[in-house]
Amino acid sequence: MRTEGRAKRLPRAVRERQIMDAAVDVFSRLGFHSASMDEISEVAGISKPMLYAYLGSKEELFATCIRREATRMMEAIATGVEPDQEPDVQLWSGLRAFFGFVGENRASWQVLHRQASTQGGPFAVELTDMRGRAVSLVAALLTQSTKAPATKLEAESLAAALVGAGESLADWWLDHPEEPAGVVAARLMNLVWMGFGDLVDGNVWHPPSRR
Amino acid sequence: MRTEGRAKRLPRAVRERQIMDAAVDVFSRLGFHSASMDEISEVAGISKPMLYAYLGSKEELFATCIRREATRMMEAIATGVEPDQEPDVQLWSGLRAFFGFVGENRASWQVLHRQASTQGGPFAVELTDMRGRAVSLVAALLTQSTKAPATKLEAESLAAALVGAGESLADWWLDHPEEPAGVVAARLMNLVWMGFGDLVDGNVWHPPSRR
DNA sequence: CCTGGTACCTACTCGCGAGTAAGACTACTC
DNA sequence: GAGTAGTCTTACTCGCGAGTAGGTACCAGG
Repeated sequence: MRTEGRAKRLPRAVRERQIMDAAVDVFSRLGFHSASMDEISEVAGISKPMLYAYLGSKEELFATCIRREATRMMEAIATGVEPDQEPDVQLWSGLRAFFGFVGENRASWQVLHRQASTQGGPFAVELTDMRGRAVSLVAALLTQSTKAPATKLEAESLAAALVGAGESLADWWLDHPEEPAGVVAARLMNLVWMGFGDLVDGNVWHPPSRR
Repeated sequence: MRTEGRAKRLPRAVRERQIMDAAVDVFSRLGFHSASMDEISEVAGISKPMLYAYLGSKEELFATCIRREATRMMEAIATGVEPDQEPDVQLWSGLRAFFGFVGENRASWQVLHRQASTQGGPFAVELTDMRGRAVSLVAALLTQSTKAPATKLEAESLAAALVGAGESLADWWLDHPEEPAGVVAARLMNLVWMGFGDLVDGNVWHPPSRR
């Protein structure tokens, strides 16, 4: 709603946060290429040279956005999971934390999933890295809990599929926001833990009774 | 390998196919924004005005590419599935057809999945449409086969998750091409039909014995 | 050999957006 | 109140790429 005039003087750290917030917003709406530095600076309420002085080039800025949002998300998930519980409970906690985060951070999710995965730029590294961490996490969970001997490749590919299912369901959820996070998470949990085979027969998974 | 000179005169229909092939190739490698009409015309072996005369603007061209590749893929899947078999067999056939197609049409898949899903342009319609058809297909399969009463929303979201898992696994596969299509398809089949719960216990799904 | 129509080209225009030069305004310090 | 360090701006340059104007080669049929 600011129209014109000089921006109020603010310490660098504060400005940088504002700019990052604006950048995530714009990138999430328009994608990397279509987002212009002019628009980001406008949304942030400052002029373009400030942008360059503080955050560097457009690619650097984007990479920084991804790193920040990825970290926030991974932390949200990690704090939701307790590592010495049963595998299914761990998975359940992770899923709930994931959908909880997405629900409260639509823009972050858009940047992370839709935008970053596309371009083969230098920032793809950041994204691939985060996704890799997520996949490894799930793969480890699976490997550790399975009794049947499973190859590394097998666990990894299953984890990739699961992560993809989560991403896709999160996207679907953006178009059906009336559903609560817990319900969506529970559905995915049932799919990947019970499988269609059981669901078709009416067998569902439910969390262990409280306490 | 053509360096210069006038291109050989060819009937319009043939040229259009050549151009489309070139466009799919370039779009798949660079994405919509980074791909330039200059490069596409160069790869196609003709000059830019021809491109515009035949296929219209860049956006129209891209939309046309998506439509063509989407149709090819949906047909490949449809011909692989026989609609009055058991649900699990139908799903299995569909998955095999899908991974078979992706394996033999990397470029098409890149265009369809990575590139098209990103941009919010007018072509997003084409993509959303195809994805929607795939989701409906799976949702119908699920609804029809389940005994427990399931809401439309529930079936649709599960289908979305499954489709997403397939997409994600296909992407993972691009980075691990040494695995045969059937193995990858079987893994996903096991995940979504049996679920982790069963897999952890060593129960696997396998196709009904041949004949 | 002319007349048209279709394939095809070179050589532009023109806007958009990344990045910058050069300076102006504010605030703190001694 | 003069120096100086950090914040912030206006007003550019400049390349890239979408889209086009205005042709040239080639092949009919008359």
